[in-house]
Amino acid sequence: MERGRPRVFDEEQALDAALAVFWRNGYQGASLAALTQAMGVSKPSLYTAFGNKEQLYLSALKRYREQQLVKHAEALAAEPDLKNAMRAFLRSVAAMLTSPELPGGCMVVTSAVACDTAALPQRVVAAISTTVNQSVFGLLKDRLQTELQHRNLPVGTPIEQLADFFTTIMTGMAVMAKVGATQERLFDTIEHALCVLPAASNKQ
Amino acid sequence: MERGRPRVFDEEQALDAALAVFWRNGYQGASLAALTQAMGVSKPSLYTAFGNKEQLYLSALKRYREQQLVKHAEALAAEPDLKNAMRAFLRSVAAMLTSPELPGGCMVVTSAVACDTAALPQRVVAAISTTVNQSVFGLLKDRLQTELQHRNLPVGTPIEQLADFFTTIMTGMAVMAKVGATQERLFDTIEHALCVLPAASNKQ
DNA sequence: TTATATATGTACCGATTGGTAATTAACGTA
DNA sequence: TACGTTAATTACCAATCGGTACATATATAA
Repeated sequence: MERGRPRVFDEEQALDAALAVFWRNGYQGASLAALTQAMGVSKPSLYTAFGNKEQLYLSALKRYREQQLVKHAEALAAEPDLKNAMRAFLRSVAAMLTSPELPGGCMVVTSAVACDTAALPQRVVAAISTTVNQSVFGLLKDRLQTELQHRNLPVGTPIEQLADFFTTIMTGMAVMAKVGATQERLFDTIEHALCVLPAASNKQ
Repeated sequence: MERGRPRVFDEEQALDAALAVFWRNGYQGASLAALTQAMGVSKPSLYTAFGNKEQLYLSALKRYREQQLVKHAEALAAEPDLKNAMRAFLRSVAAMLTSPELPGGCMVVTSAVACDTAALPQRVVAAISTTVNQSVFGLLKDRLQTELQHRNLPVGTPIEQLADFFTTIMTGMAVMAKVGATQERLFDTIEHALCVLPAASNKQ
């Protein structure tokens, strides 16, 4: 069994609370006072359990990937038709961005844009960059590549440019949600964005 | 003539320096230490000349509109064809977002996304919101409305949705630029975005 | 010269930032 | 019971945050 005095708080629950604060306020905007209050944990307990603010952020970002971004990836993979898959992915993102039960916007975009990246710890910058490249751009690029190989896209289709375009749509929606856009408006934007793709066999 | 001891610094020059700091770091991320250092002005001089941090930001935002956003509006207005006008507008924005001589990204988007808006002064939030709605969304909507009235767009074209779409593209490009996207990649994204419009009479 | 008005430099304010030292409390094990 | 281990509490740290009091310097107006 474990040796010393047992924890009085649930570690995952506290991490979820920290995630919410980082999600809403970004890395710099999340103060230790706000974090400890939301987590219901004193500062020394936070440091023994999670290291420091930087490591806590990285843990929260990992949880954000596992809890949120994975859902969008699954929505993309579940649809066999490319256009429907893109629609499902973007709608999954839009629903997260505007859910009243969530902090609003995208944690990664918020942290990435918040300030001069020189003011953030290098590992935080690297983790954010990796998340964007793998969980959004890379994800879409891989799907487009597969479709191209299956001859579902015209030969010579600029895969990376398309992935860039949809990544831009996603990050733009994150900003729009942060300034108050509704899910309906994001859904309309998605339909316009899907125009760049060849028509789908089955629709909606 | 003016009565007391004259200023030893140029007010507009100092404001430009402050603008650069706010542009790069957002409202909260710009500390008074960084501002005074960049402006070459002591703290008391800053307060006598510009009020406080909040008023300095509002002055810098006004200058940002006059110096930067107006250029994009002019690029839009200069092109008679809608698609070319949209291309010119978005390229003007993309050039600003990626210019090595500028702080990078969009000052408004950076400030809007930086943190919980509840942590910003109300007037700052209002000024940011107004700028987005007037200098981007409203600007595009008005142009689209004019084109519709001139029968250059099909009757029933959803003007507001299109304006929303292009506003999302713009804010998305601001994020992509902030995380390192090049002007060329933004230009490619723009061409894809323009696909939602009817074909132009003259191209490029 | 004197008075008035504005700007500057220094030095400081209370509050908040991220982060800890030291003490006490609660557990399993010997 | 006594020991070793770990967690919680309190109180504190230097550094930085936005903002200012105060004395001094420099101009115009009387």
